[in-house]
Amino acid sequence: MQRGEPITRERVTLQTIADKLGLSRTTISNAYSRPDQLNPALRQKILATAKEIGYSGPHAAARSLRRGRSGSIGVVFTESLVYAVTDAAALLFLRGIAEASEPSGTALLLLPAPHGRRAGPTAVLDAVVDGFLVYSVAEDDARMQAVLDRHLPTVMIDQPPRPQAGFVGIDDRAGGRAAAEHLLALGHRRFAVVTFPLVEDDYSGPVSLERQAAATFPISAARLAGYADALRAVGFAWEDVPVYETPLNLVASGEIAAGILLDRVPRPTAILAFSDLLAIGALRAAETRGLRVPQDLSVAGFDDSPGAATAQPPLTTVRQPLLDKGLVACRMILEGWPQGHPPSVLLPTELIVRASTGPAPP
Amino acid sequence: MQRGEPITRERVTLQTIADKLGLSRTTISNAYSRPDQLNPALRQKILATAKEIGYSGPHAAARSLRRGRSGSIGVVFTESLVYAVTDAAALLFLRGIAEASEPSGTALLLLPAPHGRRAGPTAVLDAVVDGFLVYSVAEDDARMQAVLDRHLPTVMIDQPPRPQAGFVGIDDRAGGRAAAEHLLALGHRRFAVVTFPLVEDDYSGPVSLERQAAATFPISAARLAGYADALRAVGFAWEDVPVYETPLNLVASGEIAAGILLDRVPRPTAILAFSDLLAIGALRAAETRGLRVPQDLSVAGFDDSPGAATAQPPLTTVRQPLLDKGLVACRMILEGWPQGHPPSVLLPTELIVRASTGPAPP
DNA sequence: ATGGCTTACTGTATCGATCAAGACTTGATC
DNA sequence: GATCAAGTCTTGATCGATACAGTAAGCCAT
Repeated sequence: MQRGEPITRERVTLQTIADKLGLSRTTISNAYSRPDQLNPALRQKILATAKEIGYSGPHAAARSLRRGRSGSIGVVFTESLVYAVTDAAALLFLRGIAEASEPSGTALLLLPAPHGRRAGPTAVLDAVVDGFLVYSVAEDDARMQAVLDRHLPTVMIDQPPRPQAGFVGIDDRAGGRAAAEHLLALGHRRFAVVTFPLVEDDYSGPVSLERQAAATFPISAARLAGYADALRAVGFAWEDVPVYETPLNLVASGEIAAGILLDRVPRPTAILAFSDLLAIGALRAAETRGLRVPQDLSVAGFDDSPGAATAQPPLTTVRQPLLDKGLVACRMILEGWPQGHPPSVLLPTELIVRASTGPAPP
Repeated sequence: MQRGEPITRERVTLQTIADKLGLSRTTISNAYSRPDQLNPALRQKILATAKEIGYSGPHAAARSLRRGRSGSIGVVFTESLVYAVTDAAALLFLRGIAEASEPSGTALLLLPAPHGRRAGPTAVLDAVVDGFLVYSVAEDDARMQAVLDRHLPTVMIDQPPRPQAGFVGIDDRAGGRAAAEHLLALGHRRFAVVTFPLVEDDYSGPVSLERQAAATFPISAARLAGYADALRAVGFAWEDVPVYETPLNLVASGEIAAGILLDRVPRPTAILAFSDLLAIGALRAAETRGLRVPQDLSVAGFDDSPGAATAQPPLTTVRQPLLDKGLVACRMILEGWPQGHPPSVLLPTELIVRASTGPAPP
């Protein structure tokens, strides 16, 4: 990309106007940035001359350098930007950010992830921003390190808190517990769990207790712990519950995983899924096997993403406040943390009971 | 918002590292920006020292100033940013932009419109970007002038071309004409129109011919002209067609506007709406009044946005390639126009006939 | 007339890097 | 042994503005 300037025109700066009018650079600058500092008549004359010469106004980068602030916030998403502006959950989060940032006149810099997840950090390093919002980015993503290196105010959303950064998340453990308690109350005794990754090693398959204990994705660890809490509270053996891990959060992955779990003997009567997409996959697996939901099988999801209510049958799930996450995180960064310690907020979840769960079969 | 730096730490720049290691500023700079320009061993040493001291890496604004580019593109939307990340059409456009920009590692700066539409241009003036994409912003919006004043490469989408800016749009007039011709061919004679704003003044209500002529939103003017073309071509009096303007592109607005139009005597048999959302609102208004669509009333939308096909009944509409608009516009600005004249692209529209239109009632 | 206050403008230092050109080594080539 | 090229680092200029302190003039009150 090139400048649109005509080639014939000399570069025009504050100094150009100043020279032409026999004034100082500072006065021209004031005409733009501090109108109360000069005679209104002179100001008009300056602006008129500037327009005539074709001055573009104070250079944004120079201004930002000198002022030490830019009036914008960088946003880093898990996946590619294209995915982020497609995914309903990410968009709700983005909308929350916009609701908080717009009234303050702050712009949002959406950072690209050019080569899939392991994106080059260049764009993050070059981002002219006053802070970062980081949404569920893997710990070893190069962009993560780049963000931390910048030493700017940063808020992590749905990812492990860092001492130097703010944090906004949900109480995944409580959410998991709520889902499991609901199914227990319906009389279920034989559970199965479909998770997304516990450790970032692209493993796929049954999860041992050792692997559960070694989980590095905190969201996953918390949800599992929540399920376990509920079961143990009524004296059930969590260690007997089959857990199946899928590497991707896709309907197809959920279908495969749930299929394997449903083919076990004795068959589980309730499936706890880590997301609505995985849960919808489980519904498909059940349909394939001629199982009726919820008569033969209950399925509970997580997120209450837009597809949950319209699934067949509508999905019982744990709602998380996606919009609020963006809103709270953005406010947090706008307000800063003058007190010292970066703040940390856990937002509540809510169990939404729909038609995909019912009494355990006799 | 404040810097997250500990107060005790002195400001760290390239010079700090240079002094500590007895090297020159430039060498440290090269360690970051041109690794091939120095000994790899020295580079490692530099980076290690930088990390130890707590250097944040080259300052983005300073870098951008000196280099004369920022690696990001500013995006200005018609409405507020909050609206833009909510509206399906705007999002599709945004996705097109992302698809074009992401592979190049370019970031997107979404600019706010803080105080409603009459946004202060501050954010535009301070935007550290290499160019602007302007999506259907009113001619007299302060942000428009600000963008033009910046003299950066700019592409206008769905708004009047400017000699100095690129242009991407659709043939709104032809699209409007196609919708109206379709209804005429079905035998309709009594039309009504639901528009979104013609002039940026937050007016809501019936639209006079004078106001139509004074429309500053070119899209609106073109679509109205297209409807008028079709009607006049068969000898109909366009001036007798009631036109109702709503300030917001929302289902609820469409419902109100269509309700008022449907309560007229004689009742219109066909409603032409400026968007699918407004059209869906019209469907609701019809339902409320016990009117069957399409037997008693035909409704045609515009956009073919995601909800159109699943509306009840599925909506006849004018499809416009929203994603392509973003894609083409963004590519245009990334490639620039070295040849001189900024390019101009008109994308085609297509009438999609579904179940919301049918033969005029007898 | 003196001091104090306001208004209007100027001058210098500074924000933090990158660029272009130059200088000094070292090794290879004729 | 001189020349050249490549590799490595330095110097000085520059990107374009804003902050802060300072000066000069005008006005009012004492």
